[in-house]
Amino acid sequence: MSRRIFKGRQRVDMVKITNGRNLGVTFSKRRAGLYKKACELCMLCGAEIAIVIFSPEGKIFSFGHPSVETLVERFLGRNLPPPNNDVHNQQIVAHREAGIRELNTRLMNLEGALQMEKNRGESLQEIRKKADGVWWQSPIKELNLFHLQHLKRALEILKQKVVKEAQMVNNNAFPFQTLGSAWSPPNYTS
Amino acid sequence: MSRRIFKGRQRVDMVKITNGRNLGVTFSKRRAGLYKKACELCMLCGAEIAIVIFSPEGKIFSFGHPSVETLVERFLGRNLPPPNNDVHNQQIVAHREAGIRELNTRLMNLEGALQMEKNRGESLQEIRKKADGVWWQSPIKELNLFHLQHLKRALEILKQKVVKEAQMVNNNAFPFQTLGSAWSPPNYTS
DNA sequence: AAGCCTATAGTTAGACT
DNA sequence: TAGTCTAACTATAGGCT
Repeated sequence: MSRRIFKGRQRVDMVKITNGRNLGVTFSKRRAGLYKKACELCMLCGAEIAIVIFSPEGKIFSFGHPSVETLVERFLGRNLPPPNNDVHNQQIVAHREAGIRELNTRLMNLEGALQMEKNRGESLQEIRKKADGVWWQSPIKELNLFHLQHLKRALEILKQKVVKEAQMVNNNAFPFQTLGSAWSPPNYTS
Repeated sequence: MSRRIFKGRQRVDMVKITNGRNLGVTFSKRRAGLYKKACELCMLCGAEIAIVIFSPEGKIFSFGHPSVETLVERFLGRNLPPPNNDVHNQQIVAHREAGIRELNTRLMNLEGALQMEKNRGESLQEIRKKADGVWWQSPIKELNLFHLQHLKRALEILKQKVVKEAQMVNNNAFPFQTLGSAWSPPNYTS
């Protein structure tokens, strides 16, 4: 029915958009793709990323490592992490003076990736018996980036198995903070 | 030298990461790709997206449509837009009660895409004489999604020409709010 | 509505400039 | 530092279930 407008498998015959179900599906698929890209950027480069998405239907979604709130607060220049407060403030002032917004740094290098792998491992605790390997139970904090890359790859391979298992154990096997729609029952988790 | 770890042109021989120049280049490239994906999601689905990235080197980057600040404020539940305040508050309460964070809606449908195209057009004002068409000078607010998609496509086609021209006229031809590194001269723009 | 499949377009690491 | 190129790989719309 609908044809794509963008370059994701773009066809020349892009015409009408059903604007209904297909657009919603596209939104979901592309949102997942965006999260994955952000995840990869975190893992690969040790970056910290927060994403907030407001859909036209009035739903809010977010992605965050370590968390949206943490990064947003840092972006807004509040609640700086204890270490390097001076450097942080300098950068914040600089960024604010640049006329846009505040800035911050952490020079954590691989801390993000480490924590990410750690979180992923922890979120899989309940189902790791399903996995036949124990490589990811090793002391993750002691691994370097090189090892983490192999770990990541192995985790990717395991991912498909894990996702389905996780759905029966934990409602959120994704190691990142991802918020779904708020139209879900308000008192569902609280 | 280095080999990739992820699936972006993944090779089996993924080994050492130089962790130096190559990782920085990868970060830049993938960050641009993430922005592009976010841009496409905005354009295609009328979503509003804010992205904040902290690099390990202590640089902050951001992407936002309409702006990071606007979306962050809304995400945090403050500074709600005038219309639909009641609905907004209801959603915010619901999302907060959901145990994670606040929520908001706008049901703006195509407002985002409209504004985006409008901004793009405005940001190109100084160089539109270079373009041989006038299609994008039409009253954008009156176009519907279908027309906007064609407009978008035409803009994409024009993009390559425009970017290089824009670099000589305006330092920011990107219609979205994108912040570079704060390590650029602090008093550069202010 | 969510998952799988597939053809195809888009993305990207490394090399080069 | 930044742009181009390209092989090889990923992302994804539509179709199906």
